[in-house]
Amino acid sequence: MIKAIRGTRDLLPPDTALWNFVEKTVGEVFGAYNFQEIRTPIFEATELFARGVGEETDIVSKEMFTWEDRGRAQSEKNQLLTLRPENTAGVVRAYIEHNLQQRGLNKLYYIGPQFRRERPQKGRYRQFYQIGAEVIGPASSGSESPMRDAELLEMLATLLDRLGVTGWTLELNSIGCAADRARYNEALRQALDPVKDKMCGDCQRRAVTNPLRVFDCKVPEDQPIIEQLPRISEYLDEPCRQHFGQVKEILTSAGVPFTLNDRLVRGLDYYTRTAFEFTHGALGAQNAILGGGRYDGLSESLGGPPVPGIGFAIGEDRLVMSLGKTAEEVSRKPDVYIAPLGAGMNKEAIRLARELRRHNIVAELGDETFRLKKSLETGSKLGAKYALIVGENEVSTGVFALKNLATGEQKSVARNELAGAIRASQ
RNA sequence: GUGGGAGUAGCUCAACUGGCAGAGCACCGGACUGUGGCUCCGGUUGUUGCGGGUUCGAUUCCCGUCUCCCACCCCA
Repeated sequence: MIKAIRGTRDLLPPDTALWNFVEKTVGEVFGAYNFQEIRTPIFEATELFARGVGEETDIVSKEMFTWEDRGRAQSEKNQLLTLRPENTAGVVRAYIEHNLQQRGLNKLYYIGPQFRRERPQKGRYRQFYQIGAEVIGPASSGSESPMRDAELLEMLATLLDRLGVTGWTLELNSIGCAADRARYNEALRQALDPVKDKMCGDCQRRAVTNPLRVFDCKVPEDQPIIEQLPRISEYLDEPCRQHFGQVKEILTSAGVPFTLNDRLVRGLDYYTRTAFEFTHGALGAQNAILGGGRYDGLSESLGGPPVPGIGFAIGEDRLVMSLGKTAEEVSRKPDVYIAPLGAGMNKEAIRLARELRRHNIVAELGDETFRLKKSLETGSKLGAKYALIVGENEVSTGVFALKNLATGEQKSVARNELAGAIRASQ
């Protein structure tokens, strides 16, 4: 048997109803903040991610699905292509390519699959889905304003509430601009140098390669040492400090609760200033529902104009897991099960189904070879509200038997009143 | 990439130290020709993840492999 390959999975009904519920709500909520959808290709030039996400990140250095194109044209020959591991680089590439800066401030969102070659576990798949949004534009359009950071975070809080996700936590930090991080990295290295020998193996490696990651360490023995390390908040320059201060102020006045976490660092190279994560307890070790932050230098590093931006990505698989609702609650059941009774009734039944469906009634259609008993049973199992009996008596008189499958009550309804009778109960 | 656990019917799970693969639920048919949910009877439940090995005999023991789950790394 051919099976879905490692780290990929089929989403089947009724679960797909949950995904549709999430995506529909996302469209409504983001739409209210004047975000518009963008769709970028599923694969891009490998170079885009190497330059955008960062050559040294785990994503680029060991998790990408990359292959060499076999095109014969000179322009395609030996071109390295990669299934997108995230979508921000693609959005910024499209922004640059189509000169979207001419449109002022862009507020874009996307929903789609991403690919990373990691070992699968709870909340982690090789093909996974992200819902993301980006606010990007020239500084004169207000893209750099702390208002954008706060608005984005407030929108996320609203979305989670609308979806019925309870018990989330917003963790907030500022990781400063590039110069701040360079000074901070240096300070961390110096602070770690005398103590790193007492730390775990991972930390000893991080202390040299990427000191910021030391803060991810979960080894209990290392925590007292980590507590003593200098904090990024002490290394922010004045503009960054003020920017972060305003983000916090606006957020507070908007009534969005948050927790400061100066150990929160983002893993992709392009992040600057505001960094955040929404976490949820029901997710196991992969407890981040979504993460994001500012990326004021990303466009330039991809050869584009200097356009500040901020964005986030939601792990849709994880979001669906943390949903309080069940698939049953968000599924639409048939309003009516149409039961043709006896030879020749199929033709009548499909005409009735067509009329009712045009009234936005969900109708399931039986078959004339079914006995009435089987039809009623089938309708019940499907969760239909009514059974509509289509027999010779009904067709000849134009008055149909409409049975409420929950109560057993049955009444006679004229053909032109059927839609009204069925919809009355919706 | 590393470590641990698990794979038996559509689902949840049994099967002593190696001895005829089972139960519940679900599904299909009948009792019951135009009125369901209850009851009774009957039926399929199946390459025991896959491939090898040991054995008279393997779901069971051994080796390999695949997948899933949990954790690490890292991220959403």
